[in-house]
Amino acid sequence: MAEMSIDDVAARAGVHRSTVSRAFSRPEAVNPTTRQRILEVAESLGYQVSPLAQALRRKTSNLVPLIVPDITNPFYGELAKTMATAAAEKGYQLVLCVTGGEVAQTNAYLTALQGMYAPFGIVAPSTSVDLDELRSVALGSRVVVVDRVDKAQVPTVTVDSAEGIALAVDHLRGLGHRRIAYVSGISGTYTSRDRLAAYEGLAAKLEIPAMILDAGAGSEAGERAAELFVNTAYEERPTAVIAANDMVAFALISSLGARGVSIPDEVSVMGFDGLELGSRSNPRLTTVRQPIADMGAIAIDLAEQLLNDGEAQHVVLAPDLLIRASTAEVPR
Amino acid sequence: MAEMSIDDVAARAGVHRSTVSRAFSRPEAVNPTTRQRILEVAESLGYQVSPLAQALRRKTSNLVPLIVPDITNPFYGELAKTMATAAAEKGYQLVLCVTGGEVAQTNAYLTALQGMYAPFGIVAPSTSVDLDELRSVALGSRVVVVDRVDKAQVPTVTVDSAEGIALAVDHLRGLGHRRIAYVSGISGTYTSRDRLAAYEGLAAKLEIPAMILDAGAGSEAGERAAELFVNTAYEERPTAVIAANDMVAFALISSLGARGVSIPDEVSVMGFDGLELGSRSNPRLTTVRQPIADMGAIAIDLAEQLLNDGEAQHVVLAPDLLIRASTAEVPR
DNA sequence: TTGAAAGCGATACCAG
DNA sequence: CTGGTATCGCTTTCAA
Repeated sequence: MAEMSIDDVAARAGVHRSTVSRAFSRPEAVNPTTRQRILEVAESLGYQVSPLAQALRRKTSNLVPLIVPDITNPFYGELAKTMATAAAEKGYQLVLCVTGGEVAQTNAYLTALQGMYAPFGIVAPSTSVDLDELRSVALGSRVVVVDRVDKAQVPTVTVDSAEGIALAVDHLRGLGHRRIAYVSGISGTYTSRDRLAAYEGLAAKLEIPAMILDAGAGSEAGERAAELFVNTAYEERPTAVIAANDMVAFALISSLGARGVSIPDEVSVMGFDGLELGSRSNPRLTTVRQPIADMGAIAIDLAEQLLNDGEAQHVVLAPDLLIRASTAEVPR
Repeated sequence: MAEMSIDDVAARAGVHRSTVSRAFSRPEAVNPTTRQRILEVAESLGYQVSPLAQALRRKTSNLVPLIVPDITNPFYGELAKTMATAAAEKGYQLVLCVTGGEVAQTNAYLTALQGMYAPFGIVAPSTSVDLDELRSVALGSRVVVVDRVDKAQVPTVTVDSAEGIALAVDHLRGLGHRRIAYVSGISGTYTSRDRLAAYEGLAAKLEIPAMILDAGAGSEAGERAAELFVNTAYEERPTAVIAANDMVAFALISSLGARGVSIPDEVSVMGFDGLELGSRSNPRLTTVRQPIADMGAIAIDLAEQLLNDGEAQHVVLAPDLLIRASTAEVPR
């Protein structure tokens, strides 16, 4: 099945290429009979329009870059999945770009895809990406940002951190907890910063002590927090801890477990994200769920709106609670 | 910064487009002085060759599709990550395609990327993909398969299941275990089939009873196996179980935990994959590690060899053991 | 070493 | 409604 071009179809159908072109891109502008014939010929020849040639001529393609720092993190995996679906429904092809958190990579991908006439891009920024710098690179002004606080002139979709933290704290207080600590993830991440601020604000408001077990990135955060926990006198230990995100919660539980601390008997642990994985952890993770699927679809919508109206909207979604097995009544 | 074309550079540098083209693609074929000037002009103009136009003309691009059933699964996430790196090092752009395990999707992606002149593709096939059918679609004959048994005429890179299972069983027997069960994952998956066969073969050889807690896909497998476990009389229960892959192991541990079974005190559990995540689980997962990073790099190499020599090589890699905390001496 | 010209596969505007 | 023509941005003989 050699590659068929538009001219092959045209010849076989006895019409001009431009007619074939129309038969595909503006069907109503061509005589039904002719169109029918063209379509049949195309079908029988196994013809497909060349997206490359099409993009070159139209100066716009259906390639949409999704830029994430680390696809190994299930959060981005879930995001990518829903995004791919949402994109496909609108005829876009998602191109996943993994940056390792490096700004240079982000920019490189953006310019590369600009060169491929990507109509817009979605970025789930890591710590270091500066939104304003983003705008300076090609395609940078046609980007929507996911999971990151707004402020900038770029459309964003995020989840309400304050609401999420409030949900978590309420749940915990309902179980009798009063000493509720917080473990931050990568401290430079905007969402974790945001969530941390929400926690501090709420603690102040409720007049409960803010206990922050801050730490480095990834599993280290959990490790260090666990260390701190066991080195704290019994009566001063928090009875519950909220992790900045599910992955940190997993790491924390793991480290706590390795030190013989049992969850939720000795301490309750909550996450934030609502990863599918939380239903397969030990114990199953109680967490604040972000509506990841909605985020994906909305991001695509926002992008299209940006193209049409030039409007940079900010959508902030409401999280909800996923109560599973990592939280329990405060031990007495 | 409007888009600059090759002609803009040519005009500004006072040469013909063809010379500019050469300056980039065959630098040695152009006068050093001229080249220097062209490069400077290009630089100052912010010119970049259009990959689209280039691909259209050359009939080959640098886009490489990686086709996975489910990017939510960290195994594919890790694969994608190493693959992206390996690809980038050779100047390719990885395009991640998520199929949800559907053959139609796989074929659709393959043809779409064929249309973009992808030089080859990498597929991590789900259950249902038929390698021979694969070859019939466009690009299908320039595909390398990862994590799937060979047989077919397609290059493959896999890990030695028998060796992996042997590693696991040895480890467990060394800890005194004799009743070692096996939990299969999605039973249609080739690797899990392969691993299951390896387990059965080894059990027969060692004359230990083969206890197969087979079950459905994903978390159900763990759930059902756990159910079966607790419904078995104490003295007949396996003292250790090997899961077809890490995700099944996590699910199993989770379900066992939910039923009050403690690991590794009451039963040892091993995984197979060596996911990073296993170091953050509770307890940390003892597992057979696949050299995922190598698999990525090798897959790209195999693809390039396939293009050059037309040779479809099969590489099978050796797994190793990652001893963490989910296995312990048999309780007595 | 460089320039000229043809063409990759499509689209879009202009006539008819 | 259909055909002709120019063009998107680049590569690649072929001559000079």
